[in-house]
Amino acid sequence: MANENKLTLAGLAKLAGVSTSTVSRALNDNPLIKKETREKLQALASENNFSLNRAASRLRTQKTNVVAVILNLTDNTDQSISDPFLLKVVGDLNQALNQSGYELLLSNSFMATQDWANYFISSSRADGIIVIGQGKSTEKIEKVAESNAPLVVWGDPKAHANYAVVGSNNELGGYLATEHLINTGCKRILFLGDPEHAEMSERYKGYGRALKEYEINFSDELTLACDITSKVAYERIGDLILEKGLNFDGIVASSDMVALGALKALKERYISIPNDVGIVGFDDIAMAELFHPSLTTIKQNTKSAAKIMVEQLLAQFNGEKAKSVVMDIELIARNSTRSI
Amino acid sequence: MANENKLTLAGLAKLAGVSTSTVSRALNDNPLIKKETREKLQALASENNFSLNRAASRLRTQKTNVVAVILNLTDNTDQSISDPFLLKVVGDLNQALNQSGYELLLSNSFMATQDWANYFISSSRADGIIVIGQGKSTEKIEKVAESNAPLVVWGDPKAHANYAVVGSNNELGGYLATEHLINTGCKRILFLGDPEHAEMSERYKGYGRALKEYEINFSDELTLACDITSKVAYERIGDLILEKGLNFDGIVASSDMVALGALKALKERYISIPNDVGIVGFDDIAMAELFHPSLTTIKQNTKSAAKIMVEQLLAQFNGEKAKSVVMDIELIARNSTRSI
DNA sequence: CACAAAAATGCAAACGTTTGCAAAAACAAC
DNA sequence: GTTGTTTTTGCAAACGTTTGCATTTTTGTG
Repeated sequence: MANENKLTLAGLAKLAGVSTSTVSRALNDNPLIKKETREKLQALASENNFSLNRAASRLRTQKTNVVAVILNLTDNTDQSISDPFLLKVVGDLNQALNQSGYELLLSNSFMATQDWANYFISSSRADGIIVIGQGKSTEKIEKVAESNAPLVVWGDPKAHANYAVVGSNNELGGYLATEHLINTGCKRILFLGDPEHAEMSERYKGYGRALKEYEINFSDELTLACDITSKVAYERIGDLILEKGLNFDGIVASSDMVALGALKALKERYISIPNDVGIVGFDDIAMAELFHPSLTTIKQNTKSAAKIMVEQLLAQFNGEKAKSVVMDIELIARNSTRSI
Repeated sequence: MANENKLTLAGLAKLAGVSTSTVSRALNDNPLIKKETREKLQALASENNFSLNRAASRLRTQKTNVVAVILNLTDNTDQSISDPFLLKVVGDLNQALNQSGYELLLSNSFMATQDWANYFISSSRADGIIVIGQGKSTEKIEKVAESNAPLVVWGDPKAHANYAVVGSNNELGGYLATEHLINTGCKRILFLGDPEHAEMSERYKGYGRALKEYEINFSDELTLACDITSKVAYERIGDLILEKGLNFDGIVASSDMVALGALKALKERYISIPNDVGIVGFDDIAMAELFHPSLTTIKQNTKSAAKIMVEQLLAQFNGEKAKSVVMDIELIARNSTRSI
């Protein structure tokens, strides 16, 4: 290690012949300091490769300028952690946070098993927490909320929670997906997803509503509970066809990855998509249009979602109460469904 | 905010009727403190939801127990940031770091534009830096290395660098991919990737070596420079066929995502895979076996790579010099190539 | 029981910032 | 040149830990 004698604020002050207060203020662009002095000191700092010790300033200011982002994974499989949708959200959050001067401490529900608020906030590792995904159980999240730690959750905003949830209009998404299949001639539409999962259950509701409105009989055997991974979807669809034959002509998938799994299972059996079976995904991951056939899907706008989540978190830093926000979604029609 | 009067070490000490030194040592499991006392104090701490203020301990110990992970993206497109391979690496790193008691501060080359060593290390935001991807230019990385900051890079370990690089045997990977295509009867094999990119150029070398060893003529027009995104690959393949017709019967793709793009371009033209064209990818992302046809690919073992990267970083914390490490790779034969 | 050795605890000084308040310097008005 | 006002700087006390050293308590031994 080269840093035997790291330059400190005091050292820089001595170098410049002023007090530490002046340097501190100058580097923080405090207008109390004359503009020329400020600029001179800033120049001096960068000449000497000086940067403020964050541990010290965090201790002094009681603010970290760090936000903990927790991937709330439902299971610990490789599949589930490699959903590109997650990385997209994390990336967009990173950008939004940086733009507001915060950094991103990454964690996930398998690493941080303990009391999140305590671990991240009380310890002043971070100023706030963003949880990605409500998963099936929301206990840990609720515990954070009870502790009054600044918190925003990506999930289903309709689930009435005592914390701020930002997320897509999942019910509408499920509805639009189902409606689209109906409009393109599907009669027996399978819902493929986990109805116990917060967001998925809303999509499932939308699915149910569309069926009802279009007067299509709901049938229990057309609900296929399935984890949010491609592999599981692939297996479930395979099993279903083996057991009951091809008893459906449309699939509402709870995510693009799930749709991908289903797609493969069908293609292997030479079932034509979209002619024999239409498929609608959810998320619009970058890859969706690169599937073959390209995937009709419900697009979630992660970029603006990230921006809003950060806004809501910052609001809490200022003592305001954060609100849940419903993001608009949009159906992107591609080639995995027949054209209208 | 609920924390008007946060409990501090001193408070806890008073509560327990001992000195702060004792509590501090007890909570850090220091054997100087009698075992019973230690356990009693630990119990008291968790009863009172106490956790140590990390800002303070970082300041005092001059150690953050944080590692900055920088995604060194080549371009700022949505595509490039959503490569599932990246998330896999980040996830595995997160796990490996946590197991060694470190946390992961996430950043990327577009956010952290400045001097990385200065920004992360001197400021004591982190103890070390892991860079994922060498990209096309390595200036920023070299600057970190010169500053002697603890650093490990995921990239091509054969590129002789003045810093530790952990990565796959890319040359061998390129060789094996090409050899496999040759063995399954391909005569005109296209290399699809960016030969200027550190890792890809090694794969390209391996491609060249295989051609030579099997006495197949190398042809310039069978090298298709292409960014590491599906979309670009898709377009490039489309253009190529449009211009010159189907003048190849095998593709060595520089990543699975690139392979996916190529796959789509070919399928849209009803070119049969693997019969007309065989494709080999690189990475073995979770999705590879879910493509249709499932993708033959070169598997990179990210889990053990992550473990090794962390080991090498920790070695530097102890003043040791880190070494570059070459990871074994493995060809996974699936259905995008003919069987041997 | 005395004494030395070992084990357990406490004292107090850092670590490097920020910031309320006081002081000094610069300026303005007469 | 004095006074009052405004602008600019400096002093010194925190922030909450950790840790070398000193001190106290316990244990062991003759």
